[in-house]
Amino acid sequence: MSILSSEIGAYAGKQVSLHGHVQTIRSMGGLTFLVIRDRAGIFQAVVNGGEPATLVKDVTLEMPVRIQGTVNQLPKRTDAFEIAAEKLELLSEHLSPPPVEIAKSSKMDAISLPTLLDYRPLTLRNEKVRSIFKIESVFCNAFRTFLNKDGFVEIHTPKIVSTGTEGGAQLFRLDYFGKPAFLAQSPQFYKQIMVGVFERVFEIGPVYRAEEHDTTRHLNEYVSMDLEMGFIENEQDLLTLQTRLLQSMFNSVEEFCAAELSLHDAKIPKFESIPQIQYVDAIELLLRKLSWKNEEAEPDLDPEAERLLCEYAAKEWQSEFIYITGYPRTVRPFYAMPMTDKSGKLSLTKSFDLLFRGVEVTTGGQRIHEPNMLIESMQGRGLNPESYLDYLQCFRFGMPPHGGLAIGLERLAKQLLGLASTKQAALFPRDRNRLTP
RNA sequence: GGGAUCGUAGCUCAGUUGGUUAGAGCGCCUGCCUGUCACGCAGGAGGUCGCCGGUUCGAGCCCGGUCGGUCCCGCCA
Repeated sequence: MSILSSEIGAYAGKQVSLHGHVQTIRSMGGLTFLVIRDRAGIFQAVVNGGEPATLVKDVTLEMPVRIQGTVNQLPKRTDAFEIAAEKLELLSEHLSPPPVEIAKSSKMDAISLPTLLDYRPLTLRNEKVRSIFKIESVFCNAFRTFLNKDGFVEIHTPKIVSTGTEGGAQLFRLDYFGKPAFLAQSPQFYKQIMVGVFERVFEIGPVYRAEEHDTTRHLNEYVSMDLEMGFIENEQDLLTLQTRLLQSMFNSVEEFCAAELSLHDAKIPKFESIPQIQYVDAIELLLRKLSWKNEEAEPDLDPEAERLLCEYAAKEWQSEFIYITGYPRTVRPFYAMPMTDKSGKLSLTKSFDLLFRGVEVTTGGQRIHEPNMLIESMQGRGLNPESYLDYLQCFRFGMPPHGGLAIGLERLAKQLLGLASTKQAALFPRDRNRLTP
């Protein structure tokens, strides 16, 4: 009978079989204790004589083993159980010892980021490192479940594309059977096209940015949680939706990842609504009240500004989130729906960013759905509509008022768990200097 | 692309004013240990001090170059 570590208490006095990786070996002469990790947790096995005692000398840390024996209560404790090994099976040949200690999370926390990533196949096994990805899995599940219930259809758009989306971000070039091609920096055009098909769509997938940034916030490949919906009134519909969506995602993590959260001393943010501030008001607030150091003639929000705004939101509104709305057209892509400023000029956009604990985690907004306005917007930026004909098709045949947003999964996890770097929240991060493992 | 900073054992680090054989903790190996859970005790292995050159009687340490990393900014999620 093969069972999991979590079930061991129900089998006191019975013969069972368990398997897992050896995480700790404590040898006491004739008596050896093994702490073994399976997919449900850990359990202790005690080897006391017999054939297992001979075999246990060849056990190394992280070796996969199968153990058969009797479940016993630990001496002096009624709440804990161990398995007395009667049969020990080494499921691997002799192994070399691991280069870093992975059983203790305190040791793992001390390891430098390059080492942590160089030995990723090993370090991912540490419970604290692993927990990051359990939480991301629950985030994705909750994102899916919430949107599915709300009438969204999950889609998968191509990652090999012929043209870029926004012009700004750099693209990775590919050789596609002799033709130039690129890795998609965003599913933007395709998810908009699919609004004409399903009205509401979402996608969780990788996006690629060939920018040579090297910071704790950036990855050159990251997971984007995208959604796009039709027949909206304005961008406020998206803000409301995302607020509910995030509540649902955080509630799920709280429900299913209590142990993982406590490893990181992380607290789930609680909120009923998320405060909003207009971009121009944010700039004014920063310059007048928040002692923001900025010498630009036309200041733009930088990471320092984002931190200051979040500190302000926490103090004034008791919110760990803040929506920045009404970004100028100059800092938004051509497809962002224009909006009038205080002087009546169409200089702003119905777009927004969401800041969470000092870092931008979401960008979104209403899009232009009228073909002529879209073409004018392209031309206003020196883009040639001829090279966007496939995208423009859907507008020529009719698109509803629509909009969407994209959440950066790794950044969301980083901010929730208080990780030092976004790279820790990617299984095998790709950055300026790293293409392996 | 701009700036700052760091390279010493498998990992994390110390290394005095330039001085003889470069250290610590953890890990690893050997031995002892029958209730450990950061097990304990005794012993041991492990280093081209990133690399190249220079100054010096003498360089881990000073100087120049080079390679690699980390962080910040720009840009973005």
